[in-house]
Amino acid sequence: MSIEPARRVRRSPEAARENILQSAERLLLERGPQGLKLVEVAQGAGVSHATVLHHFGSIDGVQTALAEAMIRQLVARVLEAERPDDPEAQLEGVGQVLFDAFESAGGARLAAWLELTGETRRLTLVREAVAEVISGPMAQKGVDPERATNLILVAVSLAMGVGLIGRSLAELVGRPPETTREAALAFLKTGLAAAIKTEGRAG
Amino acid sequence: MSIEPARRVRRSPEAARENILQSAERLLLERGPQGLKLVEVAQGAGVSHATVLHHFGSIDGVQTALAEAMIRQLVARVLEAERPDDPEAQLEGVGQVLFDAFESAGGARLAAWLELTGETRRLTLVREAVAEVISGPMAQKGVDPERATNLILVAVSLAMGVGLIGRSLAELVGRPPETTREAALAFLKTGLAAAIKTEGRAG
DNA sequence: AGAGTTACCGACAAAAATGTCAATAGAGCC
DNA sequence: GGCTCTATTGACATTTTTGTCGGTAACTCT
Repeated sequence: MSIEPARRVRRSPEAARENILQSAERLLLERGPQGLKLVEVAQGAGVSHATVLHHFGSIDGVQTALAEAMIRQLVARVLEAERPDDPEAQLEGVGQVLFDAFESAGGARLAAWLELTGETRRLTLVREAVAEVISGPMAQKGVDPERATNLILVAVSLAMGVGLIGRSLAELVGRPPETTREAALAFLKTGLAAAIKTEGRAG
Repeated sequence: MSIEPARRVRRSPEAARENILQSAERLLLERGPQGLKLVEVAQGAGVSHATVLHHFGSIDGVQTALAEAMIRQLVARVLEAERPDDPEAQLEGVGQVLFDAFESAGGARLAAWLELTGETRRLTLVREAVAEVISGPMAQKGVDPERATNLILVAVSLAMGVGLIGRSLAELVGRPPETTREAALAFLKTGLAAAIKTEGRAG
């Protein structure tokens, strides 16, 4: 019985990177920032750690690439809120999608990680997304840009907070985990409606 | 010229721990979770890394102690919102203090760190604080506990989000950094007022 | 089939981070 | 002064993590 080397899987560079990044993302989300070790990432991706290095150069390379990829995802998801169906449903929808974006796939955790790591530079993507929303659906409703911006800032912050600690918080006070999200959603909805109606008289 | 050993500073155990924790906190806040290394903590505290081990046993010990200390601070600050002066000012005050608590001294960053690290267990402190607020100032205003809880969940989440990414967000869209906070505060205030007035008819 | 390209890996090397230990030096007490 | 207690430390040891390198194997093209 000779020990024969394990059969290799050979991927395209893109597929390889993608595969590795997925493993990294999983690790980041379930083990936290400190859990992002070279060997673990490699293991999770089913490759040797040398391979990871081959594709990303260094562990920092992995971090950077991961951050960029996750931001891209997040922004994409948020922008889905932009479907201008009917104005009423949309008011509801904006909140829904926004909250989803930050809650699912660890959007909030990503954002938190970026903040904590100080990786807040490459966020041009985000700025563009915000600009798009302001000049798009918001403008349609006749909300002036200044106020629209404020609303967005608040909504995103709220989504961030809910996505990050919403579930823990709720459980902490003995409520089902979705409680925070639902409460926040209702709060946001009435708040938005009020703000849009009030439009015209200055704050 | 003989090299004489540097003069030692000898502290009480409590002072020593305190000193080390301050260094750790500083590091956590400005370098992020990954920056919490034994030697760096020691250096920042002006002691050898062996000393850190002596007092905390391990690097995990440092983390745990730090988390606990910071939570204690955070809760203490939040509870300052509880001064029941006059009802009106308090409505304003709650928001102010809450936001301060999460913004200053990296309260939000701490919470984010805890979430990311999965250190969400030892939060009995937080639960007690929340309970206190619910049965205290909220009850005084005649807000029923269920709804009060929801409001708190939302407010805290919002404070969390604002504290963590508020400034970056605002700058990202070309506004002064305090914009998010102010907008959120206003939003929260009107929302709270509305919610309290509506009290009585079910949602 | 043969040749070229390169993703992939194992083994090794280097660096970084954590932890151990015996000895030293402040501080209080007699 | 001499004694005790222990916070402190440098030097060493171990473990973890990151990075290098030469060769191998999968795939494509001719």
